[in-house]
Amino acid sequence: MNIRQLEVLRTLMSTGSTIATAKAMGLSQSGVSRLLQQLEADLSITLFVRDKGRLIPTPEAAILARDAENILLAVDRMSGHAQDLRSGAAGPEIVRIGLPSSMWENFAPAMLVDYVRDFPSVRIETFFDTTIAINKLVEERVLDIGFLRMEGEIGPGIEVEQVASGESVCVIPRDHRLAELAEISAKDLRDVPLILIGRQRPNRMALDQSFKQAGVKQIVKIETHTNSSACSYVAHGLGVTIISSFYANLYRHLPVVHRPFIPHARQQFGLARAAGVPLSIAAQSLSDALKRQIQLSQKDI
Amino acid sequence: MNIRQLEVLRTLMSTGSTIATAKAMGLSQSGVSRLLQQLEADLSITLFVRDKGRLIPTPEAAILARDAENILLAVDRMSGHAQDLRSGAAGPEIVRIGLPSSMWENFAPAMLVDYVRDFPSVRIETFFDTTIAINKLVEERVLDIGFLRMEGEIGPGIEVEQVASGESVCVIPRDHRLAELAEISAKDLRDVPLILIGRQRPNRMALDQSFKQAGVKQIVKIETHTNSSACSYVAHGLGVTIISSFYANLYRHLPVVHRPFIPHARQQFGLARAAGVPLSIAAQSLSDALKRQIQLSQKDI
DNA sequence: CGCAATATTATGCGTATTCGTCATATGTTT
DNA sequence: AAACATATGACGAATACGCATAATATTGCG
Repeated sequence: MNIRQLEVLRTLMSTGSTIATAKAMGLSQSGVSRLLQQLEADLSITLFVRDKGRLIPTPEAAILARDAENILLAVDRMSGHAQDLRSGAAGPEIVRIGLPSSMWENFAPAMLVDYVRDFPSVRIETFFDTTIAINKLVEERVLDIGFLRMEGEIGPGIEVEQVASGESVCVIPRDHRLAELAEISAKDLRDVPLILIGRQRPNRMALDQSFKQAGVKQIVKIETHTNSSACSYVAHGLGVTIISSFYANLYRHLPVVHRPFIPHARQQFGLARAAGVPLSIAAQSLSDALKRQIQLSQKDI
Repeated sequence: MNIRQLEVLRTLMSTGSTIATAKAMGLSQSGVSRLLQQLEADLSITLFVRDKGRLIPTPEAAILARDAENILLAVDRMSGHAQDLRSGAAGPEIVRIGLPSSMWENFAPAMLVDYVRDFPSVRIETFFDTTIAINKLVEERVLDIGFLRMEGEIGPGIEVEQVASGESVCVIPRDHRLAELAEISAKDLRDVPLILIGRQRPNRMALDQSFKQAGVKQIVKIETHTNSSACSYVAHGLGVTIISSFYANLYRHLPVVHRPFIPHARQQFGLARAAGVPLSIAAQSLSDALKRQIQLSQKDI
């Protein structure tokens, strides 16, 4: 599959004939015919019915033309960005830190209260995002430091220091029948509405696998991308979720309980920064402040 | 530009070397080297600095790798759809909605409680992100609907229905001296620590301009990207922030007050969806549930 | 109505370009 | 010195595409 083929699909859906498409794209008619054939072969899908010397789009073509349009839009966007970068578009020291969304409410401010006093001339920029995004932002040197979950490949451009750990727990509304159990496994969750995060990521795949092995079909009501929203949904009775105790501890004030999820799984959390880049004093101190606040947040009640 | 080049860029950003990339992609190292060169030539941008026999990504590479990732995701989606069409597979209907991060705690769950009951077979996927990201995700048809702030260019691929509005307010700790004022202007904020969001976006630039015209230097202590974190910083005494009353109303439970910020400015918020695409019944109902919850959230106490 | 003109798609054939590998040169790090 | 890294010359295979043409369908005109 290539971009030219997608352009043909898009234009053909619009013009209705290979000749008009060829003219619009500055190709020959036979070139268009071939590109269409190649795309159909690549996808193993008939996109146009050949009827009386005419091309009639199939329903499949309509669906996939949307996807093709999405790809071409993304390509245009990238070209536009490259153009911007070619044509080219400083201040107080800014220290940038990435944290999971779950940490904005109390964790981040508590971390910053003393820090701001100690570093009055430093401007802080906070990003609340997913582990994947933070990983990337650190790697790309957008962030000086980032707190993230250590899983899968970290990449050579990042150094991570482990600063916390957790275990998988099932977060349950306080008044739910499952709250009476000492621990939860997949079979306890048969027919229970689930709120799950991290689709297609290693830990989620392991979780999906444990359900499969227990022969339990997941009833996923909500897919979301932050631990915080998952906990909030649980607190509102929308279902139960399975996340790391590290995050669950940040939400102790909600009317939920958490129970170890079987099979046991542990998670490691680390502080990431770009490899080979020494932190400034301000950034290092923010890093230290983060570590202190983490210890506070994970203390037993 | 072709898809293989983009895969190289993506993998190279991840692995850091042409050899590892070649291995991961099943190519030769020289093939990778060439594809990278071709991409650089096609874009007329240096993506990697060649330093001591190593490839060091430029800031430009970081930006464009994101674009490349979007393209490749769209390609994967198309391939997945083709696969589904070939095998005739279908799954539960998934409705995807994008909301600002500020809405995860109480707004989103409240919105979903009744909805989940009414649509038991629908799976919901929630994304909490910035207006910019939501705009993009709707445009790319990743999201069915997205709640966003209407500002600047919306784009030809999106239809937006206005569903809420707000005015600029200054959010102040309840025990702060500024809380006694009926309204706040830039000159009231001389030497006051500021927590600001939305750097380089139109509304932020207007705010920066009002400070400049008042001859007041901004003492920005914290830059952040979500209204929620800004309000939380304010509640912890880290400074004051200027945001839309729409968001401030979501944080009434914090020990803060808000006062109109002079010069008056209003913001519009809308519900976005891809142009020309009719919503499914499930998506339309979720859209209606969102509107209802918005009205509830903006009621006067 | 019949026929010529026009429109449409697909395919044979040939040429130019692109893609990718092998082999190798050069430089850096362990 | 060995291992690791990137770039490039040379070459062959594969791909992209145009010209010319065949086959079929539709339209316009006498």
